[in-house]
Amino acid sequence: MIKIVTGDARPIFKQIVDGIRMQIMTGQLQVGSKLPSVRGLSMQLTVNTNTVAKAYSELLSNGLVESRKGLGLFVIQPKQILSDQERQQRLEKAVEALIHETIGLSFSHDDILQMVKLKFTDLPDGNTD
Amino acid sequence: MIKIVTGDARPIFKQIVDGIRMQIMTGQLQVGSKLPSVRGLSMQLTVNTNTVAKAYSELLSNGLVESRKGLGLFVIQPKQILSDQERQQRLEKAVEALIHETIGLSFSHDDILQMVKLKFTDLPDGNTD
Amino acid sequence: MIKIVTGDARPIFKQIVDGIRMQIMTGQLQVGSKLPSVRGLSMQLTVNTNTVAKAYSELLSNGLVESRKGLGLFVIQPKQILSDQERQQRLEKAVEALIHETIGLSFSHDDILQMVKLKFTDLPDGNTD
Amino acid sequence: MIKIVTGDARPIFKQIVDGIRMQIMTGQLQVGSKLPSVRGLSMQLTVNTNTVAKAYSELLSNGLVESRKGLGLFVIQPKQILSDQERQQRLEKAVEALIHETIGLSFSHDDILQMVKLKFTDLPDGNTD
DNA sequence: GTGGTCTAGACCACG
DNA sequence: GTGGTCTAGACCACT
Repeated sequence: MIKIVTGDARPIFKQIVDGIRMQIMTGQLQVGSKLPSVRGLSMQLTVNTNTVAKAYSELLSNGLVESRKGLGLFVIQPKQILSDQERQQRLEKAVEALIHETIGLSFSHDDILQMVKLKFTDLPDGNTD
Repeated sequence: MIKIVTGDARPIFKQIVDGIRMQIMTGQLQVGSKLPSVRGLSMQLTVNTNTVAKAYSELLSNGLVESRKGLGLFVIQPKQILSDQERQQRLEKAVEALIHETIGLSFSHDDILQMVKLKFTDLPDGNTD
Repeated sequence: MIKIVTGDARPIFKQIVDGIRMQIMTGQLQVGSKLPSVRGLSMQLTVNTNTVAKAYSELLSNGLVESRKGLGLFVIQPKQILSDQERQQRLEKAVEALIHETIGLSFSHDDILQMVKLKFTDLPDGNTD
Repeated sequence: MIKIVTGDARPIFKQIVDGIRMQIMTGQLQVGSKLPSVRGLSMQLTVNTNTVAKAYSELLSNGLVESRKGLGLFVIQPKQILSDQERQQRLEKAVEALIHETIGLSFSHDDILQMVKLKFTDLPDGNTD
């Protein structure tokens, strides 16, 4: 179940994208299963239909789902779209963003590392190939 | 030396804030030293003066610098302006943002942790009181 | 209703901040309610939109409102953003400012205290947690 | 002895004005005594001579000192320059400023009142006529 | 010279 | 429609 948080830094459509991606990672949405309809999900989350549509188009262009005309969107076997170099760069950017956000908070490196470990423990490991 | 990157996700004024904050943390700007003037820095970065002024006002409200009227902004002994609760919340948000950005890149938790460690090793430890 | 006074010592954006803060404290703006739009308020006060935007960004960083993208700013349950030490320091500064302004007016301490009591009686008490 | 505080909200010339006014109120500077020279005081406080000159001109126009040509500035018997109405208005303004500064700090009225009492106890009472 | 405030007008992402 | 950012250019108080 996706939760929309009003105080979140991410825009709503991004929260939806991340939420569905998470459901795919954790197996709650398996390959071949159908996403809720745009209208259905927008009502469930009480957000604008345009917002859900935008999220879905993002999932499409990310290659996580495919559109079957007249039937809806379906989760597909994820293609590795990004190059290793691109993935590496994104990881670096993300960690640098973490630095930017935390540098003024006067936490020790260890404080931050512990928090990273803590928050990641509940998540499935990405590299299970 | 601060570099403004137009392709950066951060707005320009935030890049300036982060750049100066970094210079303060790394000791390039010591307590008591004067920041470059608004007009001077804006010319150097070829950015509008208002943009620099906005960055400076952020540093001011963060308690990293103080304004001496008619003279400029000066680095001060950093004050603990935020409550512990607020600091903790911001740390959590920042780490959650890292998760959102890295999920789907199929990195293992260990990959990510190693990158965090790597990027942080060059920085001075925040909690050196 | 906020009134902008051109002869006021406070800059316009501060008058807006104080005005809205007052409306929040007195319950005229309840938690969950929406602030007037930047453009709307700027027209009503015949002030530039940037000025209102600056006031709103201050309220945002004070933790009194949150931004819901595309919808506007909404009053939230106030957070304790500042450390106790910082709050205490600001209180002291504010009282010292009162002293500086009233010294030389040859009021007795009691005159001043009575005025403080009088002006505060109409306001809700801050510490009602 | 006047102390210039760089982090003070008041501009330096105002700190000097207030400092001298305080010395007059507490009797450290008696009627008939001479103020330090502009150059002397500016060196002692390590501030610009223009700044001291500005402070002195303020004291002159406030009727607290008079200029004896070629000799310097001397403290005089204070004339009541302000009308009662004007004094009352200034007191109100000052208290309202206190409200504006403290309203977001979530102190109880009593906290604030206690701080006012505390800070005033060290000062001589204005209304000793 | 310094920062601080304000206006006017523009563009962007989000819903 | 919403807020957020940026530019250009102006005026002010302070040193």
